[in-house]
Amino acid sequence: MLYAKVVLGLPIDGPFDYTIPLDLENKISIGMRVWVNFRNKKEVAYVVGLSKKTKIKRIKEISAVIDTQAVLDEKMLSLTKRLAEYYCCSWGEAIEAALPDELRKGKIDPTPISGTPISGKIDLTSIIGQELMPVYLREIKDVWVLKRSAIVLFSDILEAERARESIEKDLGADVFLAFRKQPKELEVWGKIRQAQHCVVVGTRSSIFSPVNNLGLIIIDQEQDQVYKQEQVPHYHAREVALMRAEVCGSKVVLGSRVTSLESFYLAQKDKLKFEFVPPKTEYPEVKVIDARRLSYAERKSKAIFSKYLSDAIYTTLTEKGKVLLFIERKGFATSAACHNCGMVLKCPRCNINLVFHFDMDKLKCHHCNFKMEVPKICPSCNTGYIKYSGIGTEKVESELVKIFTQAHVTILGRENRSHPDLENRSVSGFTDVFVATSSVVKHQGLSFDLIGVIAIDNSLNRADFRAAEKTYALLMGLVSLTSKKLIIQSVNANHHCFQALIKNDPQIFLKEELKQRKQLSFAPYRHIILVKIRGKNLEKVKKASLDLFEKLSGLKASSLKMLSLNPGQPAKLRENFYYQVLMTASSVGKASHFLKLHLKKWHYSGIIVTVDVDPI
DNA sequence: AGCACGCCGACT
DNA sequence: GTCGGCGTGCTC
Repeated sequence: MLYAKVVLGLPIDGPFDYTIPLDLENKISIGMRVWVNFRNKKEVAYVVGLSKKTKIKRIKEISAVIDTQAVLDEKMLSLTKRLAEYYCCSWGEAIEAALPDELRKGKIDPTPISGTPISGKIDLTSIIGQELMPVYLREIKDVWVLKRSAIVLFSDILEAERARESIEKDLGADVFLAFRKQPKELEVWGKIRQAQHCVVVGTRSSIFSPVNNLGLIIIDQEQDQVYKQEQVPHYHAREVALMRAEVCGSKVVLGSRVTSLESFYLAQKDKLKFEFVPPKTEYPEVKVIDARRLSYAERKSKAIFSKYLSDAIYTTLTEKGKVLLFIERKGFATSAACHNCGMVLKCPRCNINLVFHFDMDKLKCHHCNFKMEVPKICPSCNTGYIKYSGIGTEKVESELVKIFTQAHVTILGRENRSHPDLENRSVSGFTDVFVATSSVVKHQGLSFDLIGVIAIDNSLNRADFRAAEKTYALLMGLVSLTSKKLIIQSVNANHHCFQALIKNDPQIFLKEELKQRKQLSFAPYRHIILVKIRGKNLEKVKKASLDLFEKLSGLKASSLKMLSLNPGQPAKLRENFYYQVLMTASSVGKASHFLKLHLKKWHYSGIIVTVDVDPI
């Protein structure tokens, strides 16, 4: 009798044994999907092993085989297993992260496979610069002539589409565009698998593309947060790329304007080498205005723009130049509060401040998209009216038209990425002042004569140890949009992130930041692990979190250090309350194993516990 | 995760 | 007496 060991896409580990009916014995092999009856439900399961014996007494039989050929080869199985061990999820969950939607639901894979493996050695390079595409093309060509495949990841679909065009033109061959939930996801998946070697361009999940003979993985703007998955399993495409490169023996190229601290750290340990691409355009003059040293008149007027900035805007406008004003918040105001009792309007589901949006005359939650009408009178004290404070893009716009009455102002968002005035820069456009959030950095080929950064301090002062790194990356993105002048208003004018920017020397930032991380024992020196506890009942969540924290703290685990128990951020999201246990680990492998082992012993009704390794 | 089994409080 | 609350444990 032959038994199959299978795993399922559920948060339970397994593997589970099933008997293989005689008539299926020569039709089942490792890496195939089968239908099983699990807990009286028909489920898709993945065969990860075959055995001649089993210890299970009340064993069930495999209901049917789905595939005629394995959907997961040996390398994919080993990659997903490593992913599960690292990110503290079940093997089945890791497998499902790597497969198209339809295959997870049991749809039959329409294409046969081919491919003979070739392998090479791992090689990790980080390329720093503004114009990275020529380097990517060179690298892709290098592996293409060796008849090996390349996976090229971009931070979003638009970027990937653009890149596909240039790679196809350069290579003279078809390039696949792959991303989750596209209409022909499965069809593309099948074609990729059929090709002896090919180039795949895509977003985060494309790191799992079933290419044969993988020779190269490129990750563009590797410091971008989008490469971290927000749902379980919380994998990071860069980390998976390194795992996959090790399994397949391929080269990894990380591209960015600024390296991530993780990559900089690897370079210091000689595990990564840098390559610099000289910029084509000139580096702009960077001026930081110390907001604490503004004149009395400037402070009293509570103006959004310092005199220095508004003078610069004025000059640029008279010279018919284009101005970009950057502000990290969308909408009109950051908070809406009662004039009388001071009560701040918050999202009933997420408990964070609601933001007033002028265009639709409504209050909106930036977390869950909840919208509501502005109450005429305060719902709390029934007397006061609602006033707005804080600034957002729309507030900046309204201030602008007040001061520069003749200027044409446009707010740039994700929605109007291809604004006519932006597309046709050679023709003198209509808009002279653009107001935008961080999404401008995603626009391509933009150029401004002046960029003003209005309120960067919130970004710098967030309760997040990566705040400085994220802010610096953002500002470097803005720098690439002008060759003339960048003005920053801040109360932290001496911050190393600004010093590096003024002197055009990223090392100033990276070295200081790395030093601070070392002092604090944060990433990349130690791994951060976040255990998130969520539930609908706040008291239960609190109680369970405290119990969990105490139990984990009481246990001895080498390499694991408990740091704190905090309300989640946000503390409430979509009707759920969050708490989180923060810890650091020197070895993720050991820590994940330890957590997996212990977390399943403790469960609380109405409470869901998830683990996020290396949170962003 | 999801579901069944099981042990204590309010009710026809 | 029993209906149903949710706490606990298992899924091959």
